Amino acid sequence: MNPDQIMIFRKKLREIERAVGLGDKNEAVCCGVTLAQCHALLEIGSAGELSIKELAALLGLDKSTLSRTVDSLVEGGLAERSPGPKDRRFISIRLAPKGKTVYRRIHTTWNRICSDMFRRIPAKKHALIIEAAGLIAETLTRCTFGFRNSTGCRK
Amino acid sequence: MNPDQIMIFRKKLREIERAVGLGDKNEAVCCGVTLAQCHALLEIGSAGELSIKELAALLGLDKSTLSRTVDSLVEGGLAERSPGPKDRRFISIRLAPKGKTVYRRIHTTWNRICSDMFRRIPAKKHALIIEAAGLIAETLTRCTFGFRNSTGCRK
DNA sequence: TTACATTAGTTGCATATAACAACTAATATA
DNA sequence: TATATTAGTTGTTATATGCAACTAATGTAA
Repeated sequence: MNPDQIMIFRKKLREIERAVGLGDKNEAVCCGVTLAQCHALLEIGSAGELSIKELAALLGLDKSTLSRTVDSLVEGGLAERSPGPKDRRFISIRLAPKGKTVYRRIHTTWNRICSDMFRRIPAKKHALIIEAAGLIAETLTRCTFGFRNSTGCRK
Repeated sequence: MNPDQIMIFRKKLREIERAVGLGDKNEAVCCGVTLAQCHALLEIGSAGELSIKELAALLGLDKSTLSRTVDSLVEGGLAERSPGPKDRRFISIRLAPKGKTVYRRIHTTWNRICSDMFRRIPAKKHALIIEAAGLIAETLTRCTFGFRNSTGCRK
């Protein structure tokens, strides 16, 4: 692959990252939650029910960070903690009704943004975009996955 | 566009965001700079020379935040401040030699990551990916751009 | 069964990130 | 010249995050 094309691709990647970040930030602000809360809320809603450890792993953050983020969600009435029924070390986290409302709202808005996006692009290109997004997501994740849970540094 | 396909696309988008974030974070840690410093450093290196205001606009952050980030880059010997030659209100920021080294290293690593990515994907798909990345970046940016410099809320 | 190891979660502490408001210095304009 | 505007800095505050030390619960081995 031509180095120039790689540079162009990376530039596009950064633009996508920026655009997604802007959308996330906006949704978080609009729903009265912070970005960290928003990301945790989406993962909890998607999983239905999970532990702090699982949540931390999904987001690639420390369990202490998530412990506190969940604190704030619970205080805000968005999530609920309940002791694990079998193993009492585990705590089961799920969305409270208010959290589910915010969860749905974030998805609705993001669906609207993406629908807008597809409407601006000729229909014949849609399949191409879906396929490319899948290829990029899957392959890029594998190419950076080694960094997960480590700095990836070869010191 | 089919709602199911939009959900799939959004999932891919989040995976891409996560992968890019992981790569950024790793690069920053490896080069001994923080994420905020890393982003500022890339913009300064790319522009060659710019002001605090321009830098803040490029990153979508407050000028006070960038004033402090540049402080830390200067303290670390990565960037240099020089008074604007014509208008002394403007301060010209550019990379110091050490900053250029880090800048090149970050680009080299990201180019390697993306090369790896393309190597894992059949050559006949490469053009498709470049085209789709361009379409997504350009169109998605327009669909979220309204949020820039505002919460985008209709309260 | 008891002692030790492991695991999940919480808390203390340090640092990074970021916005807003108030301020200073320089420049532009009426 | 007096006032307004602009770029940048600093004070203050809030959020975000990781590491280390800790507690409580569970598993394991002597």
